[in-house]
Amino acid sequence: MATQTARTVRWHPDGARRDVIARQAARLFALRGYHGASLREIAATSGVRQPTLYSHYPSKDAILLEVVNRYFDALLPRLEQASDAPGNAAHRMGAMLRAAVEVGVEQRNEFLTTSNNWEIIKTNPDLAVLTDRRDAALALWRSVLTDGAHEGSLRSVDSYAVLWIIASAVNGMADLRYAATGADASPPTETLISVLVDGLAPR
Amino acid sequence: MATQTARTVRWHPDGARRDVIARQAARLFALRGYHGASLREIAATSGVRQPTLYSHYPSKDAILLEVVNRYFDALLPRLEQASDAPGNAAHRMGAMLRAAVEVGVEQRNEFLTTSNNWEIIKTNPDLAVLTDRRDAALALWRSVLTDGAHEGSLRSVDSYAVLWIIASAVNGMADLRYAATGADASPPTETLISVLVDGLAPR
DNA sequence: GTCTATAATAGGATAGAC
DNA sequence: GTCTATCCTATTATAGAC
Repeated sequence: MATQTARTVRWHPDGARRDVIARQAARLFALRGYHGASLREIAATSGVRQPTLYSHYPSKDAILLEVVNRYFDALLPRLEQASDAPGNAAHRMGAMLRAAVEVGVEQRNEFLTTSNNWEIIKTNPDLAVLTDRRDAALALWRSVLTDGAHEGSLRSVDSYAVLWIIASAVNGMADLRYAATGADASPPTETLISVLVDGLAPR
Repeated sequence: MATQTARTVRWHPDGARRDVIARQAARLFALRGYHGASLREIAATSGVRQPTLYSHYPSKDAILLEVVNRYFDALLPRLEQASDAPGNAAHRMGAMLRAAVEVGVEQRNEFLTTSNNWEIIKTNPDLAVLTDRRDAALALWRSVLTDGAHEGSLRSVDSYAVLWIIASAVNGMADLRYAATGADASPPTETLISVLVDGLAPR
């Protein structure tokens, strides 16, 4: 009757299994690093045997590509929207900080996979597209920082220096390694934004 | 004539080979992560064959222990000294920030090995001593932050929140992943200290 | 202390039945 | 799409000669 087996349709409508694999891979890549996370463990936590992964992705690299693409899929529209917010550049920078941290927290595993395995990503030719997506995000940041320096709402320091500080701060908010043991694991996002906006104001 | 072979004494006075191994291991652990750095590569860049590592360390874990201990050996005295600096708590916090970043940059590989592999360290009972050493550093930070809140030289926000921001900022200064490609790889330490001291001043 | 040889295991990937 | 079985390689670690 149906042209595809009922079993396949009932269990995995529109690639749900593929999605589960990507989410478990993100969790394990973030927790143990790309090399520390085995396909066997990714498969086990996804409810399949290890060779079944190859019915959904052609290689371990391809799973990493999917995870990192999911992060940029979430980040780039939010960052673009924030960079178009009303107000001066200092205010827009605050909006971008909030957006970047929110995405980093919402997609924590995908973000930490991206950040913590960047050395692998940037040296793998199959993943070169990801460097382009990161560069798109960096261009938005650079734009708001130079705007702020010109209009006087932000300190006139080397924008590479400020970018370094911002990138590491955003990373820090998403990474629970900096959370106190046993304490609240929600990052001090508003404190950070306030500290950076105040600290980067003209002196 | 001699009670030990001349060959041994001439080639490795006071454990030079052991030191080279620890330094190369730190470099590779920082670059590729603990799981991504193989003993073969550590041995090759140290000028020996892989089984020779076992004449200097009993296991891969033990090499990690040595690397992370070297970081805390460098950090803790410098951090204690800075926390005793003259001036108010805001000033002492600035001195501690400078000390922590300087040590993180001077011992970059040892520091990144520590930070990036903390999940491994904290779940390995053989490495539990390292958690104690980290806690010693945290106590110094907490002390200066509560002093600052009491005397009014620092914002009265949750010290865990400020600690989170400080820890990730120090980490960021040492990690070249945040440096712009091709640009100056020396971190904007003084800008960061200024941004954090200004940004954490009472509002 | 260093080497060669090798054990023992774990990892990514493929073949082929269902 | 999923499974079992298996290949091939890389990895940590040990044995024993020098």
